[in-house]
Amino acid sequence: MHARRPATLASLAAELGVSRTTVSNAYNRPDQLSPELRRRVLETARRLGYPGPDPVARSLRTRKAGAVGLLLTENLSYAFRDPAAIGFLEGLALACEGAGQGLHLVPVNPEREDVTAVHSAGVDGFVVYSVPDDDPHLAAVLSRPVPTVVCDQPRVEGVDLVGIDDHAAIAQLAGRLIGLGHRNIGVLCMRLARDRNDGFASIARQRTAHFHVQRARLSALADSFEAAGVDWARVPVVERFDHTTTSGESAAAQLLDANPEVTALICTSDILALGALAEARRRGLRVPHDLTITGFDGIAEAERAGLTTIRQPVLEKGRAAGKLLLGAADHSRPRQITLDTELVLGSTSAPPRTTEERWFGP
Amino acid sequence: MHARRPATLASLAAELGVSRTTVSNAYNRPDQLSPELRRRVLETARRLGYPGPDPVARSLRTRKAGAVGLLLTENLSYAFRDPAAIGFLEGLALACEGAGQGLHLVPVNPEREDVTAVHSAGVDGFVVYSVPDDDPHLAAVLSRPVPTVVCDQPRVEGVDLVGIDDHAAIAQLAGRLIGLGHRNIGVLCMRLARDRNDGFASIARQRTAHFHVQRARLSALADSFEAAGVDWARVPVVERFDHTTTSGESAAAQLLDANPEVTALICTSDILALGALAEARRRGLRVPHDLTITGFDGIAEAERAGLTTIRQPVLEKGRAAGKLLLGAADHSRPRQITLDTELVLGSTSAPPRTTEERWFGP
DNA sequence: TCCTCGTTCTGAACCGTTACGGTCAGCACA
DNA sequence: TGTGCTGACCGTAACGGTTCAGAACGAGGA
Repeated sequence: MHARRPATLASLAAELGVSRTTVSNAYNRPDQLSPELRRRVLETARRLGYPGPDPVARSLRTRKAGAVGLLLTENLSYAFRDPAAIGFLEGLALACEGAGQGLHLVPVNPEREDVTAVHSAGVDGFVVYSVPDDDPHLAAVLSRPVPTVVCDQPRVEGVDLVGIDDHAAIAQLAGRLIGLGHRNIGVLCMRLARDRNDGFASIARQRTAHFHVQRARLSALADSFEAAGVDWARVPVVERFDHTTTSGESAAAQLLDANPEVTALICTSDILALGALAEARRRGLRVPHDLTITGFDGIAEAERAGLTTIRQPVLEKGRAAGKLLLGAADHSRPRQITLDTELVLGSTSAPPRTTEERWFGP
Repeated sequence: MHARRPATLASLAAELGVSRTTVSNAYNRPDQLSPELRRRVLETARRLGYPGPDPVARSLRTRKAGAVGLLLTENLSYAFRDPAAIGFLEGLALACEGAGQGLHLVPVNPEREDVTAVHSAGVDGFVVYSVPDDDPHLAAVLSRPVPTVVCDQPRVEGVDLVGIDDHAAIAQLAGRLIGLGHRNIGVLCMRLARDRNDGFASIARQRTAHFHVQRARLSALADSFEAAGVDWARVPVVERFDHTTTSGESAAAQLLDANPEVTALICTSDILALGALAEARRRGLRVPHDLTITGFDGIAEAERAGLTTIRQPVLEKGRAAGKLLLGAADHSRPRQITLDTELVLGSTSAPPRTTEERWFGP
């Protein structure tokens, strides 16, 4: 059926004895030619197996690709593994399908510097989801002459941003724990930079973290607990490069081994917190009686586990990012959208046991 | 920084006083020009804010887009809502990132006939995930001169396919239920055609279903139960257009209202089965004592719920589809991959209560 | 000295389409 | 009979690259 060399608009025009413009119009502007001729064009197209104008050639000419690019920190497949990312993507997909735009997931490897995938994505704009501020892929995106919206991080001068108030959100959580009486805390956080550092994170590393979100959460915790009389320099912070429950387990184990006195484990994501819960269970620690554990994100699994956490509107973030990018609004000055978060009081937080209880039982 | 009119390869060449070929080579074939000149080219590019060759123009010339298109039955955002679809996508994403290919999600609306999104996707090939055999989008995909792989359904002459043996898989499950003694069964199934029919599905509708997978599962059930002496014409089959747990609940309610005598509810997906479980719970029916419920897919939620189901390797399906499309293998003759399934015996299946038990308690 | 060869760069064709500014016939109207 | 308008179609010039066959030139070998 298919000719050896696939039919083109030009070959169709030649076959019909009309100009290419006319064939093009048959597809794109039916009112520009007589119904009869249009019928003949489409009919001949079918006969020759011409599938309609080539999308790439059209994109070149019209300067529209009909798709939005998505860049994320992780391997492409990670997008389908992390519930928070999935929620974000669903929201973004909603915005895209509403505008008839495709969603082009850019295949990047966070441990490589190769940015060709960014350069070869035929898209009309980019959404960048939670990448480090020194990510070369981000730089590649920004160098392209298309609009860009960043979600969560980093904050870049002159670039639209959708996010939450990380500082305020986690300060609220910290306030709660302080109110309960916790002073011996430990923190489990996600990667702070592009280099892998699975272990304790020094204050210097915390302060210079290339992930703005993690930096903000840590500094908010530091502020809150310092204000409550805690010496932040003595608060153990364990970092994990991979964002999985397994990481949460090993991080919790590492922290509890080194600091058995902690009464509360604050995790900067629900995934890590779920891992910590598993580790606590393995150690025979009763949560929250022996140990308080908190998360961040508000994913469904966390809710099922009764985790005390901060719920953030992940789907709404995706939708907002999409709308910002695709909306008719003016791109002249950078816009910033901050969505609301909510403290979810689950069953994994309680006042700390007293020292006596720790030694002699409740 | 950006010039009013963005720099192009030609403007860069003019600025440097070299040919466009040379600039092109600076990016694509570094060995074709002196290191010194190449340095100057890249340096000037940076100065002029030239982001490198335009991906669309390059695609036009090289006839490669560097992306794989994905077409699915549902709204784009559905891909992130159904766990089975998510698993499939993760597998597909793994294959894509392995080959450095992007993943272009095509925005379609299953209730509309508009196929322009398919025609305007700049991709090197398509993966089609579980669509009806008369889907106009599928026709549009097949008309395009790019390789295509179908996952699950439909089977199209001459097109690569990745799937499972639906007939054998569900026959195994049916055999199990028959062995347990079930003869009064009911079936909850997903949509059988593109038109919405939320209610009982006649035999005619079952036989002419446009979704091969559902058709195969129903016919396998019919064969198995007919062989066990059950008159399939009397077996209630309830269909739902939307694939959600809510649909499962209402479908179960509708079926149990009309046929309170059924002892087993066979669902063609875990999602529907989870809904049925919820409905059974609401009615005070004990599962499996009062009612056996089975699913299909083997998603994580089902495992947690202890559902008796058929586990199919969703991630592997995605990966296989991607490999088939991207692999160097010859596309000369159609290939077919059938993956293994496994019967998972959960805690939602048991022998039926006797009639006496039904009336007088256990 | 002449020929060959490799390196470095160029010119022109081509990828398939759409935007833009026409042309031209036919018709109504004064 | 000339004028202006409209509907239907066309020609050309991009769009921004890549590719391929050579040209120009200096170096090395016989």
